Amino acid sequence: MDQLDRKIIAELRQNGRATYAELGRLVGLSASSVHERVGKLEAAGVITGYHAVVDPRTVGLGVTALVGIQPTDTAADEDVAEALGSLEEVESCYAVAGDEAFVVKVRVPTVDELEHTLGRLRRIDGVARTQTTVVLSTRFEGRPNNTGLDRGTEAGDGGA
Amino acid sequence: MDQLDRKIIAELRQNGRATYAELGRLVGLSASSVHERVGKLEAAGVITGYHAVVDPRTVGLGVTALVGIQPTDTAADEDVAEALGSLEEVESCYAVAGDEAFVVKVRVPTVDELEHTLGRLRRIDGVARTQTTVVLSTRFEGRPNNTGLDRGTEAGDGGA
DNA sequence: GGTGAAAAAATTTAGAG
DNA sequence: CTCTAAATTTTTTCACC
Repeated sequence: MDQLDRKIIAELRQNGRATYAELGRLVGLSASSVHERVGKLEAAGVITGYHAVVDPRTVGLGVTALVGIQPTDTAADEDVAEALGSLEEVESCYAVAGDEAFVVKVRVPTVDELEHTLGRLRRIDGVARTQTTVVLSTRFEGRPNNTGLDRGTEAGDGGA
Repeated sequence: MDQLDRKIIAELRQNGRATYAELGRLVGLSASSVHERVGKLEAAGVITGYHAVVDPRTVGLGVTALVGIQPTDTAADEDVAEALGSLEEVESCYAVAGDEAFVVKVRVPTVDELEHTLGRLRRIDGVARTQTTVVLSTRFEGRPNNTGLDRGTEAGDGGA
């Protein structure tokens, strides 16, 4: 993974549909070289996928909540995690430090549906308690934060 | 937004680099029709972007934390939200119900850097307290959860 | 690693039902 | 809104450095 890879990745994070030709112009390589590099990055698990991002509201998912999952003393985290993953309304799942074992993000159409989902979460074997924080608004989400991905080429001074 | 749009969206959420030709085959339209539909979905703000997803660890972002932001009594939420957005390590920001005004997800290279970031968060004007939950592992994240996007086509009979 | 060329495929625009 | 057709661009392979 060199600077060129990093630049390619940075661009693909912003524009997942950038063409190899565009990327090549950006980094100064031929389209075929970029093609090969991207293939290797995918194979190496650096790039794990490409996704269109949809405004959840436009698609009938107006209600978001963050739910802390407190397991029973005897529960196996792996089993709980797997059960959480089996619920489609659970969009993300993090194992965390603190008195909750997991924090999950759920996305549902209505508060009614949220209630049902919380019921399902509580019925998971090994789940003792849930603690729910309702999201009132998503200010921003999944922003491509800088990681050194797009630094380095212009280390000396601010870009542009 | 009809069934065809929903099917196109569902596919693009899974594979953001699907070609219009592929999508056309999937839904039974020509590539140019799909092209036009997707353009309209983008213009309407339904599809907000396309992004490559990168394994954060491979890119020097090994530490994730969820941070609750408790504002001072007099703070204007908008100002706080804007300040949160100005920090690049803040990847997502949710306004929430409960005694915290916001929950943010931060991603940084090291725990050292997390300490610095928390300092920056606390120094934001209008921020009274932060409460940090360190993420031990991300089980899954940003999963395309089902929304009715890919339902419906097969309600009465097979879509194919 | 990289290139450039060539064939296949896809994108994109335009015109028309 | 959909299509087909045509021009452009990209993808993908391959021989070669």
